[in-house]
Amino acid sequence: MTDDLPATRPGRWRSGAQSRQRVLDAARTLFAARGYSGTTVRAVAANAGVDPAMVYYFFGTKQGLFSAALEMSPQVAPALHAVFAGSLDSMGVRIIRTLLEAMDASDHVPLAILTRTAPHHDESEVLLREFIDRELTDRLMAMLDAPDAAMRVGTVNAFILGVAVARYVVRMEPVASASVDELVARIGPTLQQCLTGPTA
Amino acid sequence: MTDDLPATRPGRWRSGAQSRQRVLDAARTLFAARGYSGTTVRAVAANAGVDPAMVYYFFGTKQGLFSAALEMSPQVAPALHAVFAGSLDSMGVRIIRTLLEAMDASDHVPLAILTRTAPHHDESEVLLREFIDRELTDRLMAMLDAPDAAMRVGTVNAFILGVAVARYVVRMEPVASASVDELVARIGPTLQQCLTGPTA
DNA sequence: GCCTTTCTTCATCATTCGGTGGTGTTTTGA
DNA sequence: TCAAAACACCACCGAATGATGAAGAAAGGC
Repeated sequence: MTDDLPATRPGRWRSGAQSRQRVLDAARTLFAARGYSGTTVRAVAANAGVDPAMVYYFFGTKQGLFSAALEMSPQVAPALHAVFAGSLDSMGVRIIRTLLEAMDASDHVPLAILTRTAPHHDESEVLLREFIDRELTDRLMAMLDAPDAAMRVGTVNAFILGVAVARYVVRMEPVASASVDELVARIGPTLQQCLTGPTA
Repeated sequence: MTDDLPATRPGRWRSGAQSRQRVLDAARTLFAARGYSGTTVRAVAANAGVDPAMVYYFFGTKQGLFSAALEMSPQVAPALHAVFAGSLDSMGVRIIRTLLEAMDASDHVPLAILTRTAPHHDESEVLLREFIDRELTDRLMAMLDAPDAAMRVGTVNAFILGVAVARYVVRMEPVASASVDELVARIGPTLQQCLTGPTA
């Protein structure tokens, strides 16, 4: 699956960090597709073209692999930073556009992982919540100074969460196949209204 | 967990359909909490105070149990029916209010189940999509006759999906702890705008 | 009473899982 | 050149899983 790359050499051997990366990629794909307990270390190793023991060599335990796979893809943070660069009254469209473009570009795996079953009872959900809080909510609330800022941002969070789940996880039409531009045109103003509109 | 009910008699024996129901309840709880592969038949049986073999006796396989547990709770359908009873311009608040009240009242298990990992690759997501389509989307679209009805309804779907996930699955504040009334006041008008507002 | 059906338990199988240890092979660098 | 580190494979363990089959105990019909 993540195979067929030359692996630096036809035959064997090489790198190390390369195998590690292959394992990580396979893990992200499988965790996203099958959840935590539905994903076996053996399957990850097989999809990475690697011995199962290597997974433990690199990540210690299955939980360690999961944590490593959960690390947000590097391009997310800078993209998010751009969201807050502009003015407040175009924040709505910028939020939804950044979200969609970032997730369309990447394999939008992190969210898919995060919305699925995690190790203990729902650690991933905690992680998701913390991520959204840390990266989005706090900064958004800082820009609003309305007394109901928390509720406004909460509504926005719920909305973009729904869009993300609808488009990437549940694949609910027509949101799943709509173009980024159309979704931005649709949802951006609504988000904006949630943020800065009159008390709904 | 689902124990301590007299089970018809202090000691043992009796019923049949009763055991079946206990198994179903335990299954719903566990599938919701731990996902499909994270839930073992043994754990379901234990929580139901029943021998593991009973589960197979009643439902054949783990997959059969899952399917049975997925049957929508009976109160959802009539509640949804009420949504479409009123006028179009108060549809937004009715949708969100019905959703919240229904899920607050029940154990809001179905959604939790449906957003989690399912047997094969993502059967539950298909089920969720089909359910929303069948129960909500089609009827909503029938009431709108705008050319962009599909997109409007899609946006509404994404929004309520996000609210449900935020409140019941991810438990993201402040949506998770807000009162129904506040959420309705917040989100209802926004939904309404998605439905019948000017072309956003 | 008895015999059938329904419900329940127990013992068990084959498989698979997460995880470990040992050993071999390649690479590094002194 | 050579030893230590890093990487890779294999065999294997104990535990848990999904599932089966046989047999026992209550309920119901006759």
